[in-house]
Amino acid sequence: MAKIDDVARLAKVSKGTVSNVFSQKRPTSSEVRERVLNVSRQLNYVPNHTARSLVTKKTMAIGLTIPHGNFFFSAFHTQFINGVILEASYFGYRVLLDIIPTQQVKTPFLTSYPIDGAIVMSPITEDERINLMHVGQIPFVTVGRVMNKNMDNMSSVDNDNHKIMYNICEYLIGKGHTNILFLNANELMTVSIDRKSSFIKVMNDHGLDVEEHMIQHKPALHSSEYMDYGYEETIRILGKQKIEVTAIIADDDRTAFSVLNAIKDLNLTVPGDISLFVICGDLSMMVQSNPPLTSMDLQPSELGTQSVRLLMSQLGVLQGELSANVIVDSKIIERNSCSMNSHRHYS
Amino acid sequence: MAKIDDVARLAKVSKGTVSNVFSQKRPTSSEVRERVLNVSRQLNYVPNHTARSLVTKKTMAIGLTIPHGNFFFSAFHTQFINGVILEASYFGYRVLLDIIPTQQVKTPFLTSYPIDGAIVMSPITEDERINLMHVGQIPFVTVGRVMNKNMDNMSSVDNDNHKIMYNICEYLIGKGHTNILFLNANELMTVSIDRKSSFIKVMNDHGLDVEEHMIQHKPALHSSEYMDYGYEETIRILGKQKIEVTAIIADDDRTAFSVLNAIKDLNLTVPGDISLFVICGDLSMMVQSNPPLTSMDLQPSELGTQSVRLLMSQLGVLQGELSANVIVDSKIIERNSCSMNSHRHYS
DNA sequence: CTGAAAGCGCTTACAG
DNA sequence: CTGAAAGCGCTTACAG
Repeated sequence: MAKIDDVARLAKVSKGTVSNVFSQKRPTSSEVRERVLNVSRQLNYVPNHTARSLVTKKTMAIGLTIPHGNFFFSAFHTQFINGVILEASYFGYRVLLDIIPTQQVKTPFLTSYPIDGAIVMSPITEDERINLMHVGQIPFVTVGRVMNKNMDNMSSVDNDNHKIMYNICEYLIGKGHTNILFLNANELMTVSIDRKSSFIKVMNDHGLDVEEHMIQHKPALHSSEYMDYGYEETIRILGKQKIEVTAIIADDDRTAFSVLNAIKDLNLTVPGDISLFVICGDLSMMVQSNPPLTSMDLQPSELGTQSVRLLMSQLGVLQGELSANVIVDSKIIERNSCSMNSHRHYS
Repeated sequence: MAKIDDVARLAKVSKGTVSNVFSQKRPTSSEVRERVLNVSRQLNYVPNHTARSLVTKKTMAIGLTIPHGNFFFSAFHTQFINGVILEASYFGYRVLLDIIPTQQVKTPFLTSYPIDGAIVMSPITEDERINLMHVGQIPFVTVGRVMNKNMDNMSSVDNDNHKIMYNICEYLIGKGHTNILFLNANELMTVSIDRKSSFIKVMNDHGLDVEEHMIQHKPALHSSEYMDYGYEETIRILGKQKIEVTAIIADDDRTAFSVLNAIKDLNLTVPGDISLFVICGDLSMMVQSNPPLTSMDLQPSELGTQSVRLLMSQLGVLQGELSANVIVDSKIIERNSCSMNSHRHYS
């Protein structure tokens, strides 16, 4: 590959001038620019990314970390990533999938991270990724609330989890449901902690008790391991005391689908016998389901976009005031999986 | 951040020695190693990735390019990426999501690609990404067949598309289906070209004609644009001449789901009236569907793994003979969406 | 607007 | 096993 010296020599200018033509950091006369560009085309020259990075101290890449075990993307992750890529590329940044599985690696990554900043998805309690970013002095934003000790003032993007649970419960209670089974995310995730407490609070505000077994947590972060979780929990809890549960809130679409199958196998119907509400699901899957599932749209793509913008403002790339904690709106999309509670003895 | 000079000075060794302790390219006495490591810990030192890259000429990253427009990942992409990440990290490589949307970008990427090699997914006819890799002299492997001019001898990973169509058609014909509607991928994709010709050939081999309207192509690469394609095509073709089509082959899970809805809206059932076969679908979605869908498992995760291994052997990281064209096995997974053709007038 | 020179933080022959 | 020096390919003050 041709290098800057080759171009400089052939175009009869200095390296600095060639540099300026490409970086456009200083003006160049159109005459010189043309000459340099012609020679560059001729030699197939393009500035070496690494060499530039070394002096500018910018890699023009951001890391996207999804917790290991969770790297089997859900539709939520997928759409989030779409938002990130689109917005990052708008600013000229690339996206490094910074997912280091715990699996045994042959060569450990014993260098600095080649990124300018990071997006930390789905934080858990005492998330070690946050500590890594701190020691590496890498600017980052989190998607979701962080609970690490001694670490305040972090930028984050999130939905309003309390509002989410408030709206869902109001919606379901408004339809006469009082015994609601909540199939929550894994209990290590901060989001599950927030949603659990909000769920209990809203129910209590309506004078309703929440028995312990009415909140279940996804056993693992791994999708292959929780595939049947929704099914088994539904069979277990509804099978024991069928009539008590009249509504189920599922944390994601896969869980919802397996709940749906369990309900069918129990010879019950949705929404006739059981109302099913999905917190975060793939739009197309929700629509194609039978029945179409009522869900809370978390706007994952918008979460991705906003997290990049927040990071860019931390990196000084994006000007202007940006709140350190961006809340992305969420809203209920009614389809056909929730109906009035028909079990009279509850009303 | 501390640099190598700081460590060298404090540990009273040369920079070269510090370098060796971290790179392990030359042996160091345990005494010196300990001293260097202690100082490094104390100073929070880690070798600068960019500086190392500049001299080693390795970025330790591979690019993963998914055609723009297609960057709204399907389950196939997702599982493929999982395979790539897992295998790449095993070799100490990171994965750069090298998806440059055509959307207007503020800052163009006017430098070399900071990657050692690339994986080019879902090639289309005259794929410009292939040309880019060539001029940038970046080793790459493709996932799927490439049809660019003057470019033979490329490494690729693929399923055996002819065998896939052969097996699917045999399976369906064996169940008495002769009028099969094939909802193929976008016609620009090389895979759709291969599957189309194989489909026609196998049908002809059985003495069956394939009318032109029995092969349809996904109109766009964008998922948001083809969401309803399966539905509309099904309504259009089956609605006109209901009885003629008794089986449908859908290219992916989303298309299959929307076909399912269309069939339902036509007051027909699967597999009673219409048999539905999915070529490439998300396992969990296929299982959760109602009815569970019979599909061809393409092993996307294995495709990812193999493409990384092939790339690694090109980079000289992986020793041994590796065929330049790896074929990943595919197999039919019977579930419950295909049955014997019950329309007697065809048998 | 352009050039000459120093420097970014490492690794790598070369020598011992 | 260790050190001194050159060099990877750029950018950036500094000077003009």
